[in-house]
Order: sequence, then C-alpha cells, then structure tokens
Amino acid sequence: MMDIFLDLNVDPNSSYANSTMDEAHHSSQKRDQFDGEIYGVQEKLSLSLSNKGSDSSPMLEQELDRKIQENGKLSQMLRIMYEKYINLQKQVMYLLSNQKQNTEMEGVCSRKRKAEGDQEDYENLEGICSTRDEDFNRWLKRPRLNGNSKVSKVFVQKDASDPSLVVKDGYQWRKYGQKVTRDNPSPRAYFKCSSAPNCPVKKKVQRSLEDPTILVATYEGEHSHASHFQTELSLRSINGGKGSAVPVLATIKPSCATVTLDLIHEDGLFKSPKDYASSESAEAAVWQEFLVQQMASSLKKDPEFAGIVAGAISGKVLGNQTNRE
DNA sequence: CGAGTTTGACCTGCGC
DNA sequence: GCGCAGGTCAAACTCG
Ligand SMILES: [Zn+2]
Repeated sequence: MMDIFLDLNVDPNSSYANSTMDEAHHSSQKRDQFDGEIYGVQEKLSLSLSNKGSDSSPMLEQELDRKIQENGKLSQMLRIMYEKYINLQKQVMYLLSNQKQNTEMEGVCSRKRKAEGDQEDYENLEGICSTRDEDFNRWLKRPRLNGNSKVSKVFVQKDASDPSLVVKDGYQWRKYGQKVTRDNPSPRAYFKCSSAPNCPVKKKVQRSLEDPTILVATYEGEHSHASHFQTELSLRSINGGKGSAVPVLATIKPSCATVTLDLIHEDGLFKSPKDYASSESAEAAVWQEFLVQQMASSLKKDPEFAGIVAGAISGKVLGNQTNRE
C-alpha cells in the first residue's frame, strides 16, 4: 500500500501555505528559492525565444549556447528536486517505522466507517509533503484500511469543469455504480477492472472536498494481469527508450509553481521512488530519467510552453530558409 | 448488436 | 430493531 502525492511547491494561494507560514518558515524559504529558480528559467526562456525574428547566424549560435546553458540549469534543477525527494522519502520511511511500532502498541482502529471518516479528515494532508513534524505525524497516524488488502490512493489533477470521473491509469474500467456521499457534494463513482475477465481490482473515484480540481482514486486489490503500460515499458526497453513517454500522471502549473506528480507503477499501484532509489544507483538513474520524462510530458501539455517552442522552432526554420536564399 | 454507462433498488454493516 | 450511509446489482439506456 502506497500513498504518494508529491507537492514539491505548495500553491502560494493554498490555505495550508498561508496558515503555516511561521512554523513552516524553513521549508517555505527553500520553496521560495526553488520557485524563484523556476520563474527565473521561465523568464529566460521567453526572453531568449522572443528575438526569434533575427536571422543572423551569430545570433542563432548565441541563442543556441544560451539554450544549452538553460538546458543544463534545468537538468540541475531536476537533480536538486530528485535529491530533495529522496531526502523526503528517507524521512517518510524513518517516521513510518516509528509509527509502525506505535500502532502495534495501540491496536488497530476497529470501526470501519469511523476509520473512513477520519481518513477523509486527513485527506488534504495527504497531498502535502510537509516538513512540519506535527502535520507529518498526523499524516502518518491517519487510520489505514485493512493492511492485508492492497489499497492505494491516487491523486489526479483534473480540470474542475470536466465532470467526468475518469482516471487514465493504463487499465480498462467498467463503471458499476455512482453514489452521492454524505460529506462530499460531488458523487463517488465505482469501477471494476475490465482489462481481464477475472481481475478483482476495484476503484472508487471522487473529487477531493478540499480541491475540486483533484480526483481521488482509491484502488483495491491486485491486478491479475499486466496493463498496456507494462507492455509499453517493455517495448521501450527493447527500442532503447525510443517508445512513447511513460504514461504517468504528472501536472506542472507554472502559474502557481505547483508540481504534482502521481507516480503510478505499471501494475496500477503506486511505486515509491524509494523503490527505485534504494536498490541500485542505476535504478536511481532510471528514476531520474523517469522524472525528466514526466517534466517533459507536462511541459508538452502546457499550451503556453508549446506555443513558445513552436514559435522558436518556426523561427529557426524560417531563419535557416532565409539564410539559404 | 455488443460493450459500457446510468440510475433506482437492494444489500450490508454500523450506531443508537 | 430501526435508520442511515456506503457499496453493489441489474434493467434500461446510449453509443459506436
Ligand atoms: Zn485488472
């Protein structure tokens, strides 16, 4: 069972960020610094691409150099992010081991419904990798569902105007029910896996009460088959990584500097980055590449970024053509 | 026509 | 035992 929702840069508008400014001073400083880095790169990108009208080759070379430098900076940023993430993961594992000892002494929560209610109380905390110890402990102490059955929670950023509760995760799902729950105005949809005839996996999808742009998908059970992601991944390795991008759910919103990475393993459940990072350094490299791909796919989705890139490319192409003529 | 979705009815577990 | 809430079923419906 893995619940991962990484919010590396908390939305400055979120109540969490506002209400905990003092106590989270340390981490917010780091965040600001990182935000600054992101904004700086964005500014540079638009600045360096804005003079695409020039068709002189020294200018192009200069521009190319600048882009190479920017590329290096972005890679460095990714490396920093990755390192921070690994540190957070270590913290999680350390606290989890402590928590395990505590819960073994306290006993397991007996009332199922009570447990679910409490779980939703902690829902907004799950989305935040907080460095505050008290919040972090609350996050860790939230009641879990039956530890034996595989239950995982996935948070997916989705446009609030889109009423569909579809979470693309590499499996085929058949909807078998929908219910309006007591404490959330948005309905909860029930799905069964239809990728394989005997697959027992179910999932529930509901919009987060706190943030309607986030869909909370709860998976139960283990797939008795592979998803098409797995096929794709094996194809990728055969093709030397030239296949299509790893279909993870990742969104980056430059406007509010929020990074949300939903890390779905090919079996449809979460695979913690720790699982990649703790084993081999080669695995860490794979994870790093994985992060880069997520970033790239997210940037591709951003129309503004796509526009800038398209402009730059067309500028270059037109520039080359006019140079030849 | 088959597969998937919708939606009201029904089932089940929990709290009082 | 009753009522409530979450979860599931299945007939009707939609869509390709
Ligand atoms: Zn399945």
